[in-house]
Amino acid sequence: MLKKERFRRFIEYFTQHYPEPQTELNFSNPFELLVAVILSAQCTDKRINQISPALFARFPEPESLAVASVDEVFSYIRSVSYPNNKAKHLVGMARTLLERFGGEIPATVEELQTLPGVGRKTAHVILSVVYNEPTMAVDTHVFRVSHRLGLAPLTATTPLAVEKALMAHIPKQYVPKAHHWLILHGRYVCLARSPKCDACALRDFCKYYEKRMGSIVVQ
DNA sequence: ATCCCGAGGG
DNA sequence: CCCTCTGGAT
Repeated sequence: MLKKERFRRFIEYFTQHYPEPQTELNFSNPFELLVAVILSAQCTDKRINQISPALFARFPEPESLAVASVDEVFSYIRSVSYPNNKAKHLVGMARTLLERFGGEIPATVEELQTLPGVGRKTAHVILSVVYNEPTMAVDTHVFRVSHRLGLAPLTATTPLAVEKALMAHIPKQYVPKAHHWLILHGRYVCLARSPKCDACALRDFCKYYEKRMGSIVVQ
């Protein structure tokens, strides 16, 4: 199947079944989203949502977080992955927000990436979710699912390469949605370890499924 | 044992 | 490019 047709099928299916996909991280303003996304590295959204209410209540804006001790922030996030690093990142992020951006969440990749704990992926999530900009954040799900569905070439071995491959073929108005579609598909159907191919509506053009079937020995 | 919406540093 | 960080669920 041609690459163009793969993208058409992908967009068609999810437009029909998930017309308005959203992040599963709980938040009520851009600052809370930024905190939640920084915490979400190598951790499930479900876990972030379990600890975020107390965290947001104690640190509702950059001002309180910027003057907090790393130890206290750590105490709120100790159950997520890499709590030491993330506690330092959160305090540093809040201080940088106040010192350089007047406490407002910046709206460019370059400015967002100057914030401690914010890399290309997190920056693009903020731009996509907060500002609805056509940017593709490539996380572990987007990377894996894109390759399995043949939306990214085998030569795209880095997140940036996958990002460019997706951006080259997805119409701008679908980019923010496509980001969520790829994540939802990766989280609930196209699982990393044991993907639920039986429940996948896209398996007829999935390279992973094709290879998987081909490797089964008929007895 | 493997994975979860990675980032920073060497 | 590599490595480290490093908790909880399955």
